[in-house]
Amino acid sequence: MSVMVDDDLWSAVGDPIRRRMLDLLLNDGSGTATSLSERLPVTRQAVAKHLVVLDRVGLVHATTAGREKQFRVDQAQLARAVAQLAEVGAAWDARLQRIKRIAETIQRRRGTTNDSEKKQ
Amino acid sequence: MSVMVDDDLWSAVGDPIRRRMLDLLLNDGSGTATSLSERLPVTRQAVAKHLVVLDRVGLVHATTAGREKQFRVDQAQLARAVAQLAEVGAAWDARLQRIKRIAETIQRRRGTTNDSEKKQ
DNA sequence: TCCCTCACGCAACCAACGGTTGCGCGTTTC
DNA sequence: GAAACGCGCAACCGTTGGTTGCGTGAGGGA
Repeated sequence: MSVMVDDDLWSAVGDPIRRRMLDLLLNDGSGTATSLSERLPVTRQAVAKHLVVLDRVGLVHATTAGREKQFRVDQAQLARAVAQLAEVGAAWDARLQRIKRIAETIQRRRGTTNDSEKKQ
Repeated sequence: MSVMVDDDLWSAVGDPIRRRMLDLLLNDGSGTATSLSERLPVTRQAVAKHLVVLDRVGLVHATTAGREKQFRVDQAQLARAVAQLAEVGAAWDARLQRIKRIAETIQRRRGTTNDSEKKQ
């Protein structure tokens, strides 16, 4: 019960801005704090802070070239994060289905023809 | 691209304490702020605040009985949240696999026998 | 070469959030 | 009726996501 989750990794992808950043980086292959901030509703500095967070949990890596600092996604680590999402989702899903089955069984045992709880 | 997500709903299940609360409520069927706080590493007041958040996004509903306030999970809404987790996970997963396939194709086209990037 | 621009990092500041303690109020219960 | 219980409200604190402002080092023309 209660799937084990790396809270740092989870909370890293928990932020909507960070998810959009990962989206952009995956689409473009790489990007800088400045280039990302141009396509996001926050300032460069805010983006830079998020990049620090993502870098700290290993979801992105940076390579400095001259005055630019290019970031790109670490696919392996993102795969791990995705796996955790799937894990939690699957655990809850299974439990919900179990509860639903039990509820239906009870209804059936009562011989009820009440159809007020068909789908969700 | 960039799966649509209800940010309020997502951030509601984003908090680790709130996930554990949902776990407990699902297991027990229902619970009060006090009963939950006894099994969590935070105070009753903190739990109460989280319950407000969960209630606001419709993940739980409360029924007051005397001096007690029983909370229980709204399965339908939780199912929606789970679906969103799955959606985001699937979107990223597909994108990662696409990137991986492209990378492998390039390697193959080069006739490379370099096995330094087999599995992650 | 010199200067201007660009990308970045650092610092200060602010609002929101998660958490705590303390207190008051209504409901049970003995 | 009084004690005990469950809850809500308010004040306070640290962290986090966001902003503005400024300094600095790398590039790219005149």
